[in-house]
Amino acid sequence: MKDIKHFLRQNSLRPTKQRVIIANYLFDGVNKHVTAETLSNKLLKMKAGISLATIYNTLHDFYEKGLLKKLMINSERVYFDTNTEHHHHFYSKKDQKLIDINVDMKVSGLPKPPKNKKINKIEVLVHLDN
Amino acid sequence: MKDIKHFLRQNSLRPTKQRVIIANYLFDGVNKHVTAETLSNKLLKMKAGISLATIYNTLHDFYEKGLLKKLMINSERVYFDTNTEHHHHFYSKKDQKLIDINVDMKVSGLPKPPKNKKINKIEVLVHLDN
DNA sequence: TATCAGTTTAGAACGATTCTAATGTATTGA
DNA sequence: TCAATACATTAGAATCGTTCTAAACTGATA
Repeated sequence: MKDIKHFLRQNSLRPTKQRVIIANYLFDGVNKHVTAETLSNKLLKMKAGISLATIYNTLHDFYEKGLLKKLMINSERVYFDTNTEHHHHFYSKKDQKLIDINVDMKVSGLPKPPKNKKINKIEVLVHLDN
Repeated sequence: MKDIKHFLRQNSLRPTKQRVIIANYLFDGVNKHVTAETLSNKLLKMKAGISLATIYNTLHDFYEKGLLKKLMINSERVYFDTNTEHHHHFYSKKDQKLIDINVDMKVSGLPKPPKNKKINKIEVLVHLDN
């Protein structure tokens, strides 16, 4: 709690009740992939009465401060990842679940980027069958 | 025209006026990335009065028949790719533009997939800076 | 502790997409 | 060829994730 408030302040975020609850959940040491919906469900179970608007605001605020990564997994909703290190994912469409790939992978055979463009990062998504 | 009608029939799609126009544009030999919106704009310029509903229906029908690939690029809209071969992409967020990577790339260092899961396909997205 | 900038909220608005149900059209088979 | 019918198209309504609005609230500051 104390440290979460610190943590929020360090990131220029006012440690409001709602942000503290959400940050405590998201940054508990276990990496997570959440959407506004899954986070809302989790918070409902915790009986934290936090409005959807605040959930969206907070995810966005945390993202702006670099505390969350935005993932482009599907076109139906936005996924946020508490693991902000560069890493890759397994994705099971069937389970609608993402799994971190934390080992180093190398991509070889990459062509030159188009004129005047620079490669920012390489993202590998490994689709699972079942 | 004749061949497009054939092509549609071969894929169990009734060659209606609208489908012929859209297929002629999409499958003209040049690979394309389209969204319902970009396709609609293109059709407007061609003065083809095709309703948005039909554009969505047609993209979906073509996708169902395997004539288009769905891309998961961002969460704001759905991208369809006329290149249905397995390939990768450069993506410029700034330009909202995708560029095919048609050379063979290899990903090494991939960990084993989770228990009981099989790798379906590996997708590499190379983000460009500018 | 009063002030005030920043935050939360319910509900409205928005934008991409899907649905509905009425109208239109390609196919079929007599 | 033409009628019947199964499939397509369409405008507009509905849906759903997300963002916006503007009023009420609260943490920080002096």
